[in-house]
Amino acid sequence: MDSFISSLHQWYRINKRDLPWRNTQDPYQIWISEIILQQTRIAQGTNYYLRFIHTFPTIVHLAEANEDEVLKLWQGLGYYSRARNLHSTAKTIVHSHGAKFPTNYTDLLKLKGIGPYTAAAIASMAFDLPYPAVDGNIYRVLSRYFGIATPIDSSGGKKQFQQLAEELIINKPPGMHNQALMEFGALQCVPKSPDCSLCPVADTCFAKLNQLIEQLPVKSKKTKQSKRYFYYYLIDDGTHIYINKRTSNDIWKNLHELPLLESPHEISDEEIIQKKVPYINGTNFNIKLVSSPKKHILSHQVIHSKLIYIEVNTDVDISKPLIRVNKKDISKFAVPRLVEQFFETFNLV
DNA sequence: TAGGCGTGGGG
DNA sequence: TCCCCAAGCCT
Repeated sequence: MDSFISSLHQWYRINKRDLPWRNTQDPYQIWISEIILQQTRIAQGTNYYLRFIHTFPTIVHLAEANEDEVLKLWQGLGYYSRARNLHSTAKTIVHSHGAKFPTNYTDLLKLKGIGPYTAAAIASMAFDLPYPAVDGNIYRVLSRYFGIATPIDSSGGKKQFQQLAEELIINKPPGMHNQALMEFGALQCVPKSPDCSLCPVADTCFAKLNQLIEQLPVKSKKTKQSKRYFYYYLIDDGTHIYINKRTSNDIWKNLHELPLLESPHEISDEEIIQKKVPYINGTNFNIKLVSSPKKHILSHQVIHSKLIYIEVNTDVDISKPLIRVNKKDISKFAVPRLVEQFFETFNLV
């Protein structure tokens, strides 16, 4: 077991990537990087990290920002509750902890958006505390090497891997150890078709010896996707369009979008044209076109959507909740990718 | 506790 | 095209 770990540490010294958040022990920067990298690839998250640190160099800068500003910076990354919790926690630390990051695992865990993995990552990398950061990489590496077939998304499985990881980190440099195991999972012990001929521990790996690489780790749950039908209205008076803020507990909370008609089923173009246009009072408008369908896929939903392009005069009668925006300012608002792609199609951004 | 919560890349 | 996945957390 000790040679397993020392082999991975040795592998890490040779193969580690030079990532921007690896040259710091600043808990703020480590925290930002860990939140961005939750369920997110390094290739996708790195530029967001650099922009985030540049825009908000310290936790005080972040705490003083508006949530809209934070969401705009987060636009395109997904899982937007991460951004909302990040901002909320920055305010908590600044206003209730004297702008000092908690320095122990238990207090880190109390913060919004920081769970067992992230608390361990910050505790180990910023404060040299021996908490194992058990993420998807670690589940994969340990399940394969030790031949553990307990589902990683069961409570029993989590407990089992957690306990094993706690034993493995004893008397190791915590931050380096955690990053070594994660990096090994990310680069060498990859989910699909790992090149075991390059693996330093292949000769003692249970999954390799028993040809179970593709079977491990075991996951029990499969998320089912539901279908939704979104019809967006681009109401254009020549200079302005209208947008709306999503505030309910649903996807894309607190992001902006175009006026939306959601239907439980698909609506034909003929029907759309005959329907009352939501938010517009009266009949003083012209439906110019209904776009081709666009399918937007989330982890748990498939959204079938179309855009209805509507020309109006500047004296159009619009109901209250909508925000009237000059077209040249539209990029100031955080919107989901689906809406941004409609904006691109219609040359608004 | 099981399901909700995004996006983009790769096989 | 489809499916799985990527440094999880919240409720």
